[in-house]
Amino acid sequence: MDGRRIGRVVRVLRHRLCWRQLDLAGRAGLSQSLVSLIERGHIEAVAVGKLEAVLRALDADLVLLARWRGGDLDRLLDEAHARLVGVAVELLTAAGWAVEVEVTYAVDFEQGSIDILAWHSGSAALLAVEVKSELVSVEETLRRHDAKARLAARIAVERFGWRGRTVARLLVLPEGTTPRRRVARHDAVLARAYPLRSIDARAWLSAPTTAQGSLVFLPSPPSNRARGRSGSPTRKRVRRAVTRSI
DNA sequence: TGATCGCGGCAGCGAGCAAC
DNA sequence: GTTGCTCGCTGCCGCGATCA
Repeated sequence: MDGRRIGRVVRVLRHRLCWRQLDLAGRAGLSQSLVSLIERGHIEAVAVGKLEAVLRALDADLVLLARWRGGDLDRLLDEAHARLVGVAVELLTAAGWAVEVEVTYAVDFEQGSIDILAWHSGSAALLAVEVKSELVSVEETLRRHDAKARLAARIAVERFGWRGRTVARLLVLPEGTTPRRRVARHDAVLARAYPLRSIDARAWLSAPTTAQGSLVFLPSPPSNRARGRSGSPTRKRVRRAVTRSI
């Protein structure tokens, strides 16, 4: 994102409308200082949401594009996802499931891939597993997971000969404060799709008699690159020294 | 009219911790 | 292992003052 270019765009569009910075600030719900900051290209100090508000007020759109060493960024993003998939596969196989990873499909007008398609022969149960290294949009996740679960039975028969009596859903998220907070924030919606959590979910995996929706948090092992590196950006909490009065 | 600066309030985050 | 809370840190942003 080129801050100077965005600043110039904001200024040109504002001038086109014959507005002062104060006018634009009022319409975007921000302060004049912030508009000035943006127009001078110092967008590193401005929240993306505020930038969007300014551009919306000018009837323009903000498009973000992240780049890093060409294709390496995709590899990096996949890495976190792949690690989580690995942990989920271990959990499922330990619970007696046969698994297939990254099952691609093109059925009717729908195409995509199921992160993990699992089969429990003892219960004739199918499981469509969605692995999210980051829960960005709850609605989008639910919509896509639902679509995959709908197609899972058909794909399982055609590709692997698994004839499931039931098709369940499992959402896998990384262990951590942020994912847990995000889930808590959208619990009303998520609880409908994934009523089983933590211990209950793990118990269900061992005996999947009914088609249930489950959600589990799994620890994602650190990558080889990040492991043991000094000067990692991880924040360390510094405890304030406790002074005791006698 | 716009740019710049300092100050302070607030929210969000990661991490630690205790209870269960 | 899970959950809920607190703590400390950081960044965002409004506000007022000042200057060109």
